[in-house]
Amino acid sequence: MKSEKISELTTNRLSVYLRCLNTLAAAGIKTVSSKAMAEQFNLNSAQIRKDLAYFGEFGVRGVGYYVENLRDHIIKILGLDVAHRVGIVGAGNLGTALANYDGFTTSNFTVAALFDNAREKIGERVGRNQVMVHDVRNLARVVHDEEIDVIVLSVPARVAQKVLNQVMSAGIKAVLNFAPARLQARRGVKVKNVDLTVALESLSYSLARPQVSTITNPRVTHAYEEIAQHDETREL
Amino acid sequence: MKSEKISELTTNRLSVYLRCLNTLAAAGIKTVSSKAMAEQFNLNSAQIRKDLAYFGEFGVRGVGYYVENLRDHIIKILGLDVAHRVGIVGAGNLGTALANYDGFTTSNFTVAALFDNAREKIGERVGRNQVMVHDVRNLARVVHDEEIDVIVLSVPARVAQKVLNQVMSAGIKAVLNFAPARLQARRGVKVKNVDLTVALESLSYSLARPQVSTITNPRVTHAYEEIAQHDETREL
DNA sequence: CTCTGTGAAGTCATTCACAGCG
DNA sequence: CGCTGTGAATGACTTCACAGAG
Repeated sequence: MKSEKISELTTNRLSVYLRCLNTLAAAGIKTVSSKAMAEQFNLNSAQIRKDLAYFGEFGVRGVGYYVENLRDHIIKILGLDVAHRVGIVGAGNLGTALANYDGFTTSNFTVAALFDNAREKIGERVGRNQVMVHDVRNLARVVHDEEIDVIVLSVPARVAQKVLNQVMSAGIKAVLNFAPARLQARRGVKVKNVDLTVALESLSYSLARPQVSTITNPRVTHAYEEIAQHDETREL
Repeated sequence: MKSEKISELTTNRLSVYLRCLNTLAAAGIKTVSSKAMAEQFNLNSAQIRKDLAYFGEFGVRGVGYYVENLRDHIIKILGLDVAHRVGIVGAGNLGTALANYDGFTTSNFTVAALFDNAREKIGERVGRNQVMVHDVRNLARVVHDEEIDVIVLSVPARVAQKVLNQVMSAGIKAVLNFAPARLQARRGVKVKNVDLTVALESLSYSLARPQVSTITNPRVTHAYEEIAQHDETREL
């Protein structure tokens, strides 16, 4: 257990490990070694051990890790033991799709509000979960009233920075940005970007230059991946 | 100009540079130095030069790069000069939202088909673009008929691997996966993952452990980011 | 004897810093 | 001069390999 600062690659992988453990727990498996887990989910066992060791000594030598126990530890580490409330700015196609997304629930996130500036959308309740669409001008108030601590941006790129500024002024410290825009955040505010354009264009590159050996198990970078999910009911 | 193999981080950044250049071109700017571009879009100038130098000597010493010229080069490099046709498997919330996504167009991608297994969806045309929903069992045929070369997976995690296998059997070499699952691809097939769960849980970590200096400009990893987009009409 | 936790080594990516072209 | 292209330096991340705990 060191007290170095933790890289984002590590926290991304912790999320992956959590999924793996959920899968194992669902299969009734009580204990797992880093090697077994690495093989099953194609990860690297040393990396698993190292990532975990940043936060404590959770394993038992000669045995491995207790699945439930490690799962609980990772939930704590990632702060998933406390409920998070999400606001989505931009009630377009993607925004409303996200408002219906069940995957949030599993990680202790609830979509509490949508925001838009289109008169005809404001005041409506949308989707299965009947989330209310608020006027984006009331963002700060609703964030406060609804105790929202995470904002998802699904707005056009040209307004993304302006909206982010408003979001930061409302005291939000965590933002998931879907707008294809390089945003400037003030320090203390974490912005994670999910950029479809970059993903697609990079795929296009791989089509343009077929490599003999396109790697099968890419590094778990950029916030992603897994082999099987415990929550199988989710539908995107 | 070397002939090393190019890292995915580099191709992701090329996509970002392309956006920047589009912005500059739209502003009527003819020529730009790596330093100016780095400052405007908060990138590192040495990295821009190095990334570009993998593919050729596009710059002019003492001047910089010609915006239009460099733009065209990157389009070629990324293979965006040839049209791509996209099939989306999973006509749920996210799948249909993506079918309506205008951002595809800018990068020379067209959504040619949706696939699902739900009887009531098959045969329908959905969204603004009236994309036809096909029976997923006919995937190979439709991929061939519609000349689809990129598949987007927006299916539940438990079926993602099975669907991917089918997709690979149909000869697809490029896949964008939204399912929270660690997929195994055969070599020569490129799978890019976009995992909302990982992104959110990693955000949760940053809320749980507020750093004094949460970094403002994270490395452009994991397929993302930008400051201003030339195509401002897109609505998610 | 198994498997963790971890220094040390190895690999890959970013940034520096400058020779030399225009 | 200014700015590119690039080796060399630095830094970050991953993997190896093993001492030692259980």
